[in-house]
Amino acid sequence: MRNKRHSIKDIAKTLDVSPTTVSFVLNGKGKEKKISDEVINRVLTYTKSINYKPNMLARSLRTGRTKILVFMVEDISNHFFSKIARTIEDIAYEKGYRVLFCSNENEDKRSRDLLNLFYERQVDGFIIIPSTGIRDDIRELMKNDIPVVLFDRFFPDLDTHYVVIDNYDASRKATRHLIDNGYQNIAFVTTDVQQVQMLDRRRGYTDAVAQEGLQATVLEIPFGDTDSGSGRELMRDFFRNKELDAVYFSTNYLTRSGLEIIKEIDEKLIFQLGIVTFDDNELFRINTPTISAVAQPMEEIAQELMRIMLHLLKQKNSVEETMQVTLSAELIPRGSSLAKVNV
Amino acid sequence: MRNKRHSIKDIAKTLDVSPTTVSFVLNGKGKEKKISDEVINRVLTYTKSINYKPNMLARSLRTGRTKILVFMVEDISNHFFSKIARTIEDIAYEKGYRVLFCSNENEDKRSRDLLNLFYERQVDGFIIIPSTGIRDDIRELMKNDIPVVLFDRFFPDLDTHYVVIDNYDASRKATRHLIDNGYQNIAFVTTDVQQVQMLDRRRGYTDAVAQEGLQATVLEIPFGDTDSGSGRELMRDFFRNKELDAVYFSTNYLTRSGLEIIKEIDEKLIFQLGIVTFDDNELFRINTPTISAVAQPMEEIAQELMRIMLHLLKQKNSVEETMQVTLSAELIPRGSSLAKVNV
DNA sequence: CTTAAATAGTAAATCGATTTAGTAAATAAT
DNA sequence: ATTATTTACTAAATCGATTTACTATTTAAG
Repeated sequence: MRNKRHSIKDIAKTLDVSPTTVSFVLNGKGKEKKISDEVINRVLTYTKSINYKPNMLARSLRTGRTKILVFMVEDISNHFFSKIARTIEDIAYEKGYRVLFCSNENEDKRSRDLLNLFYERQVDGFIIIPSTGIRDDIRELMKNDIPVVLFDRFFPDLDTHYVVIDNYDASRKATRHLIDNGYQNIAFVTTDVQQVQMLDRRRGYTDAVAQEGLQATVLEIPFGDTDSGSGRELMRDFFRNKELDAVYFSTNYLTRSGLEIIKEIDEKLIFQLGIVTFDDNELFRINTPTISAVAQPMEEIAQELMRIMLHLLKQKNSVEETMQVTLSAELIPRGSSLAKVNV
Repeated sequence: MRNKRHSIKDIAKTLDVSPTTVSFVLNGKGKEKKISDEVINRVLTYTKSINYKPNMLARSLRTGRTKILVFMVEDISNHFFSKIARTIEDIAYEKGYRVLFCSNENEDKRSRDLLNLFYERQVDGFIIIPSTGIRDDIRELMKNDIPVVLFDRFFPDLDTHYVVIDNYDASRKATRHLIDNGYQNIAFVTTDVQQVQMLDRRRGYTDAVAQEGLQATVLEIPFGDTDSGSGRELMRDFFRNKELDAVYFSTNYLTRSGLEIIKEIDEKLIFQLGIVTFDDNELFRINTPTISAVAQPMEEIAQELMRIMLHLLKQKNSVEETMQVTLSAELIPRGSSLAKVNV
């Protein structure tokens, strides 16, 4: 009745060979270790017949490698993150690594819990979008020689490997695009989170408008309030009361609710405003009107992340230079932000 | 420079006590095992000072328990699933279990890969929405005495623990609701996936209309095509060409695209049709008009799942009866499906 | 015919914790 | 003064794999 998990020792006993032999065969080292074809076959046939699955805990304990990577983002259901996740998973899979995904929901406690959980379980590496307060936890990981690569943002005062995009430049181009198309009163809607990537986007915007002598109008939505009442109220008031002819959203979830609100205020308003958003999304391509977007090179980001990670996984404990990559994002102009229509 | 992970042996050596002692103290068994307060303190202070984190692989290998549960659904970004995930995580956390989430995207291969990955790593239990073809893999797990609880759907010919809702009854009530409000040409939009829960919903619908002598009109969208072109085309044609006064969607992602398409066809159409959807969602509460929905008792589902899981985790290898729970879902009537307005 | 090399394996240590079955010394009971 | 008990620990086995360092036998070389 009982159906215990099989171990190499059990297998060795039934086949009347040593555990060593079984291990060699199962690891494909049979030939190399001069095990006879007959024994190789017996082991292979038997283990297949009982559907033997090795105990990875034991293997990892011995080898020191779990062949597991962790990919931690703010919210795995966000299109931008899940797209990157997919590419990473594919690359990792080919190299024999599995990837576990998790969301920290931009909470430090959750981030810390997750880092701990996986650190204790000896995962081989972390690819992380860090929440603001976990700088020290990241440093701790690095001190313990665990490969860590950050992306989307980083800590200016911590020397880490990372992959980011040039947010300042992209933001500047996006703003310029609106200006070049005749918009004069361009608002910037962003979150109140003080993270490099957001600050850079903001600077890109303010510098671009300042250069043309235009006024900067910034609306900060408290993080997490985007979909709830208070954030929506803020936006509603903002769009109603300010004299705007264009809006530039700093991130895709703000755009999502922003568009809804603009439509609510006045069905026609959305056709009159110049609109640009950070982070592209199918939604913006099929929306009426289509929305211009700053598209991050997701494929490339994923590839760079894995390039660095695999490199780190290879050379255990070498204290070499940190690898910091800045990619550039592309503006995809679409209907909403093209030449201003004067009403 | 090197910063090796600390082991209990290292700690024992530095403190000049035995590994046994360190282990006892760290597991809070110091008092019970008559370790002196002085030693207890030394161990605790030192381990804290070096920020010691136990190697869970080693612990799990020894104890046979990883204290990890796996929660596998179709798509973790779906609101219905992620809500349940959250509740499960909270209950599990309190009992000392961590939960890993993953999406199988309703693909058998992916399901299998994930089950294998976690089985090999000795997780303690699985809570699963199974994709169609993994019946045998589930059975394999059960044969190996791994606690498995299914939900949302199950295999009629496999005796498993599960928690589902009474889809037939809920679907019947939803259809009756439309009928009672004067709708006569009620369409049912569903997927082509042949799974119990979907078939039950369908039967609930067909039985309800049949009872009133009304005609059943069913549209099947190929799974996965919901958001892509072909699925949308199907729906568009359907809504355009059929003489309908009401639509009942069998699942929330169908509703999502369905609503978009209805709006696309004619802005007013959405106010004229009676609409009911399976699976509630904030979206339906704030949509204009608000949409009636069959709401599954998510909190209760999560609690039942964990009640069963914790029960299974407690009594290792007892071959008792399977626990099968059927909860009932509630219809939340909202604007869209109330008394038919004759135009 | 002897020695070297190749073949076909195996014994035992190891990874880092837990846990059972001890032991030596101090204290209490008789 | 002797035995029993309690205190305060520790040695060693164990979980299931991997891996290093052997050994015994057969074949090949000189």
